[in-house]
Amino acid sequence: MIPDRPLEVLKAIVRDYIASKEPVGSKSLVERHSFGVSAATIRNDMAILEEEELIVAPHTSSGRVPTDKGYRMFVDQLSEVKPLSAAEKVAIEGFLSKSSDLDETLGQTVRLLSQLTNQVALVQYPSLGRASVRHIEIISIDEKRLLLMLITDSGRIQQHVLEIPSGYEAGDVEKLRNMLNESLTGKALSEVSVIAKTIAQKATGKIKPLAERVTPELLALVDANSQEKILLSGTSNLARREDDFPGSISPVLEAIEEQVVLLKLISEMQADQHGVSLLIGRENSVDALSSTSVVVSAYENQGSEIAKVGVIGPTRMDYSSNIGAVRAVARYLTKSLGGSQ
Amino acid sequence: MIPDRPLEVLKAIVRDYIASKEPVGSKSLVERHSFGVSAATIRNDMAILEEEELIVAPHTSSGRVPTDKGYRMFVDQLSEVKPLSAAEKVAIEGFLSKSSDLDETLGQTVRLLSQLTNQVALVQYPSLGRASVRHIEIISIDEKRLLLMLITDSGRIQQHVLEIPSGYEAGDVEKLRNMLNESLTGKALSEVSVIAKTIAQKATGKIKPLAERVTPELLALVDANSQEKILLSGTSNLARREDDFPGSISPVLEAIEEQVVLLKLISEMQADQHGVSLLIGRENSVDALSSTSVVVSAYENQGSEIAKVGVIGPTRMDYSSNIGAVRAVARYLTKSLGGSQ
DNA sequence: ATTGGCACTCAGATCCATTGAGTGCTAATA
DNA sequence: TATTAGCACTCAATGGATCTGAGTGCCAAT
Repeated sequence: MIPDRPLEVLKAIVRDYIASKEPVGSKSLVERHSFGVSAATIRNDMAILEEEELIVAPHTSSGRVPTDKGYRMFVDQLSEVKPLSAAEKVAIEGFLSKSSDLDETLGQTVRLLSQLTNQVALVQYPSLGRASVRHIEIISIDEKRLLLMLITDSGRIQQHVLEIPSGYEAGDVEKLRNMLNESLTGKALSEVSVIAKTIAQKATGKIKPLAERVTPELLALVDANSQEKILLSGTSNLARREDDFPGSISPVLEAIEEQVVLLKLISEMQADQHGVSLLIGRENSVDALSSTSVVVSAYENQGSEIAKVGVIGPTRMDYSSNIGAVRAVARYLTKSLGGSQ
Repeated sequence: MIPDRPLEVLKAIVRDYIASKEPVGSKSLVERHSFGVSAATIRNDMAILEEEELIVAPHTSSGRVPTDKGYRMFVDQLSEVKPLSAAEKVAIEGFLSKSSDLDETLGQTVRLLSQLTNQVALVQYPSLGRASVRHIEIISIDEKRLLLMLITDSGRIQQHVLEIPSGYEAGDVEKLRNMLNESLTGKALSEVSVIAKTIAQKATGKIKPLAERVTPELLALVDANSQEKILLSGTSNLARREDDFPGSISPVLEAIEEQVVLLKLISEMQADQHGVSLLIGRENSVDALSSTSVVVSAYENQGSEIAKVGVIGPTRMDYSSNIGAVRAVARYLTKSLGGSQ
């Protein structure tokens, strides 16, 4: 639909604009790239691009700036993303090779990604839709308090301290634990709710009130677990890009701190040909984020749980290298968490 | 040293400047406050204050602005801090009354405080200097992985997943757990290092290599535990105060994200007469934070562990209400964590 | 289809005059 | 001695007015 050279011109405009932050004009374009044609010709091409709303002129006679649609076309044309430098690869390997639990790994990942891209990085905790119970542990902390733990087969650990009436002994607690484990181990989280209730009913004697105290907390754990969560890092990177945002950055920061909104946003995103999915500018529905782009990729935990990891930054970002970094980190993360090998 | 009325003038200047963000002049002062003297007299007083470097004029003929020293005198003179509104008290009670574990409580606290003050709130995890081991738990997650947990008598829970060679059975693990608990329960964290080594030596047969694998990880847990940590909330509140910062806020945000620096800063602060301690502007040694003030108060966990909670914001902040909020939150936190009853 | 040429546009820089809040100083006053 | 009124002075901020130059759109020529 759009001829060849104009497309090249668009790419050049995007690249130059990303690099310089200045609207780019026909003259500087022919100077910096060898199109083999004159500025006037480029101007004709730019007229086409403007017609298609891929670029706009901030004011009547000034260089052009890519629109969201222009960026979109640019990234869709992107045949290959910038590969990571050797140093970056080393950094990733170094960071993620250590085996540790999910919390630590995700924490490290998000910090790594924000350093790699100089953007705000985010990682979503895996959803527990398909996870099942591996083990339930109850530990007496002291006379009046129990530590209740839920470990899923995906290695996720959730814990909660609850208070109980005193008067129970270690044996009682152990009995309850065994009951819970016998009925619940291996069961999907979604089944826990139903089963746990029958346990509370089956329990007898001294154990019954204890079971009635503990099972609701267990359900709360499951619930808290399926409640999605996001980890953020590198907020100051956004502030550094301050003047890529009209007015003030503060609404942008607020929107990003608003987990619910972010979660909704990224969970609706589907991977494209690069295994990466992105929303550019107003393509996302959050008003405060209308001048940001979101780049995410999916990663796997234990081959079953899927969640997203990515970055968010000004629309005027280096898509190529950010896509590369996000994709790489998602892959390493999957590997490190024992996704599909 | 400084006469009475000039002092009152200083207070008025600070208050007006905080409210208006405009340098305040002699005329507007007599208008807004009833000093019973003329503007000229106020000017004389202001000359004294300027002499003492409590206020400065941004440019030759303009109103005056408090210096760090001026703010300092102001807060030192502060006889009573603004009490919280009833609504705020309700909010605090509501947030903190729920019994839950340390992580949750601190997370809620820091969010609460940032909402209360509209500043960036921070809370330091309690240091484990005097804490001791309440319980050590080892749970088999699967054939090759153990979950190692350390619970301190202050209710703090630390966990780590580690990989082991396969071939161990539940009984082996349990044996090791009992060994560890027998020798370590009740011991101070600082002693763990020495004792754990002897355990690894005493272990025999099949258990020995297991013990040798686990004890270093246990030490790492103790270590990670004593490594201090800070929770932040409400970063966007800082961005909203954007133009209270010369140049850009981004270095400020960066400095705040730098946990180590922040930790050093707040751990050096000692409580003053209000039970609250504050650093104003350049009183703190971090360059990027030269136009911010830090307000912290200490709280207690289990009557023994002491850590800090507070806010950080522009020097031009409402000290009175921030001090009030920080103090109140610290008290409620202590109460909720079962500090000194 | 491409190009050189040219008139035109307009944001941004520069300069200048004006304004007004605020000052410091002095001389008068209580 | 402390206070005050009066006054000349300062200077950031404001608001034109003007200038400049990068960049455009269009047209006639190739």
